[in-house]
Amino acid sequence: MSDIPKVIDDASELRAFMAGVADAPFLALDTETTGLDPLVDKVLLIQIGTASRQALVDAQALTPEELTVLIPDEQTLVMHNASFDLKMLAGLGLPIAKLANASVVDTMLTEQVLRNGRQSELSNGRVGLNILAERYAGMTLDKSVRGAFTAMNHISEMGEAELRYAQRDVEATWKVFATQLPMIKSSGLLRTIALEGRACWSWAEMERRGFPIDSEAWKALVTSASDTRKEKRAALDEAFSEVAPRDLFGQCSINYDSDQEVLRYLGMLGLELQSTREQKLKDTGHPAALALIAYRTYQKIVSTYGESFLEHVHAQSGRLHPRFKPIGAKTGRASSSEPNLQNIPNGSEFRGCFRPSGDRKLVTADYSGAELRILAEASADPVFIQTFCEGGDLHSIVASQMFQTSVSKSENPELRSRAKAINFGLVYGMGAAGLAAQIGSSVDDANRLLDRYFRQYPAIRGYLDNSARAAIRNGYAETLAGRKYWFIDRLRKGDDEHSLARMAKNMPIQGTNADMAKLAMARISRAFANRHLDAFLVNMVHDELVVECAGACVDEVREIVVGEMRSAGAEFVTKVPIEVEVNVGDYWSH
DNA sequence: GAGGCACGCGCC
DNA sequence: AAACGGCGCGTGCCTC
Repeated sequence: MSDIPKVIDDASELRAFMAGVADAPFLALDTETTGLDPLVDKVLLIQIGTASRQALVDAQALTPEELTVLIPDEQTLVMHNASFDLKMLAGLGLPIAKLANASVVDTMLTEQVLRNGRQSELSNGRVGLNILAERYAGMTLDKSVRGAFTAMNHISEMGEAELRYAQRDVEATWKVFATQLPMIKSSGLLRTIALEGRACWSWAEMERRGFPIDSEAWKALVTSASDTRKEKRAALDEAFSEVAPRDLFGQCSINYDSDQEVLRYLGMLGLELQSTREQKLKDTGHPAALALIAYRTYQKIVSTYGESFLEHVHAQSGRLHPRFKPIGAKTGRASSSEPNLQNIPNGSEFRGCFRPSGDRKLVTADYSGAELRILAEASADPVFIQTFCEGGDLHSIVASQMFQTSVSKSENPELRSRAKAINFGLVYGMGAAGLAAQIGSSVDDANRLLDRYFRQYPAIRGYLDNSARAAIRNGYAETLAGRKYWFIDRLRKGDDEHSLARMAKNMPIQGTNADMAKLAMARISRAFANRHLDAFLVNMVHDELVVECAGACVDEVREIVVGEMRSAGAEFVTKVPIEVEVNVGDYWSH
């Protein structure tokens, strides 16, 4: 395309263009914005089209209603990093119901799914549009042009270079997907890629809407932790007093945050350790080691969850707008950053600081025992299946069968906790040494326990061993939805085979959990939009979804969330019921 | 002073 | 030495 397409600034012209491309199997869409923040930055240009025909649309010249024609009812929209464009379009005012129901495919996520784990031979795992355009379409995209947009207020400031850049972006996106399409079909990854596309709107909404936080309450917790840290540090100084160096004022000058230093001074106290991790410190039982553990608890709070955490509060919304990576982990799990909302301390007051204003509510729902239900499904173990179908307590049942005595949460709880440690550990591919550390037994005893466990549940052993063998044989592990994680590169690189076997056992379970949670998110967001509810997702923590809604619709919201989470789980797990625990409150809690 | 790595630890 | 899967972040510490 050598000619510069003219910019469309008229609704009828846009409708005419869309009619002209109505028979294309899919349309690529891209936006040029003044920045990355949908609450602050503006959409300058929206590009849409195919490999041969592209339109550049002045986003400011048309009303949101006029722009809705960009989202076709029948055609799939292909975007690179779709959640970004979707949140910017939502910020521009395009109707939520329209955006939520768009058929979306994301070329970036598609690339991640297609290559998951075998990236190293090409581009080192990078999935930028410029990389894919080069690889799949032989196109060179000059990303340096993009910087120019940040300084602009209006499309009229765009010169020929910028317009050409914008045009080539959408053309490249279309061509990239055209190349990916046959790979999707032949790889058996259609279901996974469709799932990722469906969830894009949910990620967009979570990032744009943000998670409500009571900053003052948070600060109070940090201040309190900071005071306690000071006390714990004084106790530490006391415990190290015989060996501590002193500064000019007689103050102890050990840096307790330096593992090197701590190990050195512990050695002077007669404790020769190789590591300062909590379990090792605890094992010594030494007062100095225990004092260090106490200090670390508060140091962690003040550093990771301290004042710097609140720097992420948005000046305009007063809320946290994290970045979600839909495929943050090779298993298929998502991740969150800036800030990470998936590692907020639980069982403390911190979660209580996340509260919406007014009479709005948070609906918190989590899959209960999802990974063990997935293990039951995948292994088809009869005892696991029967227990979950009858609503029994799996850990107690397993313990009573292993130890030939009656076990419940109140009867022989120590046997139940041993069974629980094994049940959960197996999901991680745990061995005897790990179990021994977990339950505080000898490795021999742990071995005997595992033997007994596997004799009782041969289907579990068979399934896990087969997962590991299949991964070595096929070069990949896969979830119940067919999401794959290739081990080729790691095998070639000479990674430890036992480590690979553990990953191969864990990935199908952890990944299936991620698959069902993502499907639930996608369905929940659409249900809210279609019923025009004042409700939206605000966080997801792997097997837990958090929704904010108006108090008036909280009952309907709860029903949708629970219903969609259950039915999404049932798409993958059919032999046992998938159960959801839900809590409604003024703040985030289980 | 920036960048990268290891460690330790918060979550599931 | 550890021996349990997946993340992101703060800190120390090293290199450039």
